[in-house]
Amino acid sequence: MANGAEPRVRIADVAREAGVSKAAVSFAFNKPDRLSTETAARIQDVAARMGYRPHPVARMLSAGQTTTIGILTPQALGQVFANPFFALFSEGVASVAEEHGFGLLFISPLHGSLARALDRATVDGIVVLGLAEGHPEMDSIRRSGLPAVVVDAPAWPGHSAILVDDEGGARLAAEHLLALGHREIVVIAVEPALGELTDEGVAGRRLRGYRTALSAVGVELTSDQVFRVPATIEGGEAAFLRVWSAGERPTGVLCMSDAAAAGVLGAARRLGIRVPEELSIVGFDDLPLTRFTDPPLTTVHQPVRQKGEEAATMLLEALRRSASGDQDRQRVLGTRLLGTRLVVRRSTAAPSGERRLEVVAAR
Amino acid sequence: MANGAEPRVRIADVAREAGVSKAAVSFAFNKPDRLSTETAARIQDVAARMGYRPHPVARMLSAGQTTTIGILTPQALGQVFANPFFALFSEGVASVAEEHGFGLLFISPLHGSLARALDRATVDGIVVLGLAEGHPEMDSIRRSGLPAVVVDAPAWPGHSAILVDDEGGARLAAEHLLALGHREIVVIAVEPALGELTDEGVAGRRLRGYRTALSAVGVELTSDQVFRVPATIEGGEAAFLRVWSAGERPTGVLCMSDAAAAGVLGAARRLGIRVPEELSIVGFDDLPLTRFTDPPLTTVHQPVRQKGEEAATMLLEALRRSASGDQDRQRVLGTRLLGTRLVVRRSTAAPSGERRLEVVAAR
DNA sequence: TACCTTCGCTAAACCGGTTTAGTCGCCGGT
DNA sequence: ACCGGCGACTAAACCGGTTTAGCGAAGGTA
Repeated sequence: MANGAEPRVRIADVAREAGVSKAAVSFAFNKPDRLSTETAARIQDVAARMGYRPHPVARMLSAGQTTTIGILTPQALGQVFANPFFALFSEGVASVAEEHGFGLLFISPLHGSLARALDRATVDGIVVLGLAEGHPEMDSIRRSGLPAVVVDAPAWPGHSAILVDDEGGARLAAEHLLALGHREIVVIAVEPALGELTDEGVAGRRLRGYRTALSAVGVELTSDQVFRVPATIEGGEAAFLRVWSAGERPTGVLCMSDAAAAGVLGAARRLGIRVPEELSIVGFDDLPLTRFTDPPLTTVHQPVRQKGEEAATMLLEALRRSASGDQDRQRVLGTRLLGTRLVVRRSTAAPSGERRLEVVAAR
Repeated sequence: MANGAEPRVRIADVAREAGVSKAAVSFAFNKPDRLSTETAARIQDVAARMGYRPHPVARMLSAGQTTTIGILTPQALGQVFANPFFALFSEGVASVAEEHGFGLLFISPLHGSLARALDRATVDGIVVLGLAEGHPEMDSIRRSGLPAVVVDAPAWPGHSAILVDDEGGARLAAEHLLALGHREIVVIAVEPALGELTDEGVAGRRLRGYRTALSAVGVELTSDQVFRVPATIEGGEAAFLRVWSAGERPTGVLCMSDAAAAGVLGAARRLGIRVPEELSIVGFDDLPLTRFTDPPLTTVHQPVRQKGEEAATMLLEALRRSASGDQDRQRVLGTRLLGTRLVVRRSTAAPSGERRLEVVAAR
């Protein structure tokens, strides 16, 4: 821990010590050309000697901006960091923020309330991750009046958004399993922030994609074939153990996140189930880790890091525009839609002959 | 993007509208008992109707605290998030911060300068990750006067620290390979923030552990057997390809991070090298992903999340103490040392007979 | 009736900077 | 000798809240 005692050196202290006004000290730091060279140098000397650092909060207040953007998540950070997807997304946001000299603040519900967290958040704008229209906390965000870019949710009125083709990607995943001959399929869904799976959230869109593909060949997904867990390795592991102990004996698993898929892989191993011979697993996201799992995961690729980068870029662009007094309603709003594609690796295969027979016999 | 136009509602606006003083409005929010019930209610109504939210920066300024802690990293966030270690560590810090109602700000070099980033950082204290004494930016931190807890580096004078037994863990890793019969070994080192590998940083301590174990059986590590790369999957992959093309034909690889180890695994696969039959790989950290690699990684366990939790706890405790005016030098400083242990999975085995002969013949 | 409290509220100081609008002295020009 | 202009610096307002000191009216007490 640091010096508990000696109070902070303020600009007035420096001014007094150097025998000048507060304004002069401020100029010495920010606009040295408004002072004579000698005076500026002397003030800087004195300041350095006294260990003066302008108080960042005070500076923010008069500057009227924080030079910081926020990443807002509807879940607790303790959970959210457990999903490698989030790290990758943050990586994208962070790299752009950094490049433009912006800090990065993580905003998550404080004691369960996003509104409360937002009230404390000293940011110029926020990247909102996965909060669909209709989320009860959405209003807090709009009311905050902060510029925001919405990611993984349809654009809110007045805000820009970045979306990927979740439904299409999910459809590809399901069609892949179907083409291999799978008919007994369960879905490991990521936990939506709140509300029903039928909502406009990520999980809802992906589920729709799965369903579309499945019903096209007459396979209907009942609600006890859809398991909702946090998008983490542990979540996926627990989910598949639950699947198994519930008596389900699927030949294929559609996971809405790679982290969950990795967990399913682990659970299968613990249960002595061989992948892909006895069980096929498809993930979602195409995180770097998928190339190193045993076996490497078949998954749906989406440009996660790029999503973060584009979100940050759009947000900063908006800040720049609003700072330059460009108030006209001509704002470039809109939705940026990014594509998804299936990446086939080795976690999927045709169901074994035996299981295939079982399936046929059951019909 | 949001409302570009209408200016923010300030406390004075609410006061005027409600026909009271600014103080009354402030009380209505913070100390309603100092107002009559009706007045408080009326003010709150007016404020709600006008969409008033106290300006967080102004509040910080007069409160004299930010209710935010920072995580400081010597590398760019764009890099640092690529290491799953960091996500796990952040998870620990975040969960404790959240629980205590604190926000989390990431502080990384701005345009190459940590000092500059620190000057902008509105935090009450910081968790410093992996900055060893002697780092040129260390002074900026001390000069900032902010309470700090140092993680993965020896305690700085006046600050607390959290360390794990890196050297011991590394020794275990090396001894494991030696016991299996390996003698041709390369090291994939994590890039230290700056400075030499011989420093007091994480990489330095682990290298010392490797060396101690190796020289005990007469194996010396030359500098061209130590490869320094970022602690990421890509880093490890690139490193091992470099090893190979440099003509090195090790039977064992000691990696200072699991992420790098996963990368080596990938590189080996690309090169058609079987693990562990032809190549043994040991990681470091024991991240969740190690259980799902192909094959599962032998690695050195360290309590990463716990490190984050303890760092945050120590920091908050210090803040609490200094806030309560507990200025005496009796502060509980010190270093918390956490243990490491080897976790043997399936990425290590005795070198193949052929290679063993080669080694013997070469002597 | 005079005096003391208590209640409800306000004016003004304060947090620590930045910025605007001057002030002052000096120099050069005429 | 007078004026204009410029360079160097300062006083004061301002950012938007919180907090302290204190005021006036209502109510209670002697």
